[in-house]
Amino acid sequence: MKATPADGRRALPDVVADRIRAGIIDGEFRTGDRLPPERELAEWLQVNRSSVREALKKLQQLRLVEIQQGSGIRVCALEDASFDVVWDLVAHPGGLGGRWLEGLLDLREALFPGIVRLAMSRASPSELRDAAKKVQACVRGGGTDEEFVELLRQLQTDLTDLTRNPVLKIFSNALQRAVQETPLAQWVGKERRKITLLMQRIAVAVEAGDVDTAERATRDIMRCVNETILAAMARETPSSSRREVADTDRG
Amino acid sequence: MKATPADGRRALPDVVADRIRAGIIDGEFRTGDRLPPERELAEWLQVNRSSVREALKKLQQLRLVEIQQGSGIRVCALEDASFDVVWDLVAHPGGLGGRWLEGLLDLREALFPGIVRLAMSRASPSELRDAAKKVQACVRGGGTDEEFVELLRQLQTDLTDLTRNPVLKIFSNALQRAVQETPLAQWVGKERRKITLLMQRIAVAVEAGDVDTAERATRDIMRCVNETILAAMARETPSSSRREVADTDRG
DNA sequence: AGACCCTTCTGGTCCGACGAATATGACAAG
DNA sequence: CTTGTCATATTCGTCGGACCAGAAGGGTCT
Repeated sequence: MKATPADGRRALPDVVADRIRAGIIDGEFRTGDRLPPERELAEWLQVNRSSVREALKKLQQLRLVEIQQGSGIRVCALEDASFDVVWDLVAHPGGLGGRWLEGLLDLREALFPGIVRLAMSRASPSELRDAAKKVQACVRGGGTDEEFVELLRQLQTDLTDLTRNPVLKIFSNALQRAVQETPLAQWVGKERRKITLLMQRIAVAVEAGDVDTAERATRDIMRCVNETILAAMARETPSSSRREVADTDRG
Repeated sequence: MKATPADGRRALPDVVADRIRAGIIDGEFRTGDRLPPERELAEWLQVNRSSVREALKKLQQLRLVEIQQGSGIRVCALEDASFDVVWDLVAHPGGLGGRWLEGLLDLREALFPGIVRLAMSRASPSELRDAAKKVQACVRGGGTDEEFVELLRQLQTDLTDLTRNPVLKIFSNALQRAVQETPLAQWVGKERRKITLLMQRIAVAVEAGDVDTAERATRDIMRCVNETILAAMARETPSSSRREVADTDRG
């Protein structure tokens, strides 16, 4: 169980944190369990206590463990974790396969119609005109699928900006970072025509200030995109059990 | 600039992290700036390098800084930070007053109608009946304002659970934790009658499977709650708002 | 001017030590 | 037997120092 920088040249504490996190996610350590003391973990993983400490601090910030001086380290309930764990879960799904990505898509689907509504209620008429123009450009643009997805992303950013809400901005950016790590373009390309039609509906509704129609069209787009992605995922991982992600400890 | 455990007995690295984070939020360090080296910070703050290191790691995980061996520590753009910074920003607003809490309320308002829609599309008829029953109980319950808010919170949790989505669950829990740190009950109590009426609409719609009505009623509730909270905030912190609010002086 | 190397700066990791908070068990009083 | 108190062990928190590894800057050679 030696953890060396040879594990892809990643920082030692990150390797350790991943190892322990995997133990938590996969159920090796269960909610409420006490983790071994820092010194034991250090010896077990063959790294210095400092590195273990840093790793544990990371997990603590993710609210995956609770550290108390004199008492030890306890595993927390996953549902009470920081939202940041989701990024890790999507990247290294532990036993749940694509369930985490699926959940993330749900969140986008639930959120963006509301963001569009908010944006339209706050933007000035000229801003709405500009936004509608961008949507039209996005519809007409005949680039590659990657360029199309990039236009979609930019549109999402612009609409979020129109809400003038820094919190939504941060959240939207975080979501985009996570989703961008998936081969989205290749999946979305298939439904490009359908999406284009819906976007035209959005453009018209936005320019007319028709909030309800714009919201509904946004929802329809999210549904369409998500169904496409989920179908592609189901096609690519028929067994949905991917285990080879875990350890790479070579002796 | 001595940072001692006497600062409320909080862990030293947390004190240090807060200090540096404040420096970033308040603009003492600007995006792209290089922070002083760990050793300098340690001497400046009169703590060991380990503590500074831990603090910097925390800020790194929040994506407020970028650390590179040999190169140093650079301040990142706030809009690209982890969503977790929002909790800190709401707790210690840096120059923006209640803007961050306001943004958080927006996020809830944009998200929950979508969650209700998702829940209704996935829950079984019997689950929907149960949910409707709970809403009715919430409406009839004649407890204190605190109990009323607690019922609202529980309802929110139940609806989120109906989506069968662990990601939404985690996010919803995180949101609740953040909002619970505000004196919500005292604020919401004033509009309890209005909220109760809207909830009755939700109960009927949920039981009838009328997704659109339920979604709209949820949105209305969120608006009502948020407006109440914002009005209360404006009343309590008159200096943070440049707009003149013609309201009666404190009831 | 450009390529190369060496020095210096900076974060990364290791080690050993002691302080502080907590848990544990023994023990005495009721 | 139960309860409260206290000494002890366990465990995290902080410290100081040392050395390794990556990056930047400057100087030298071609």
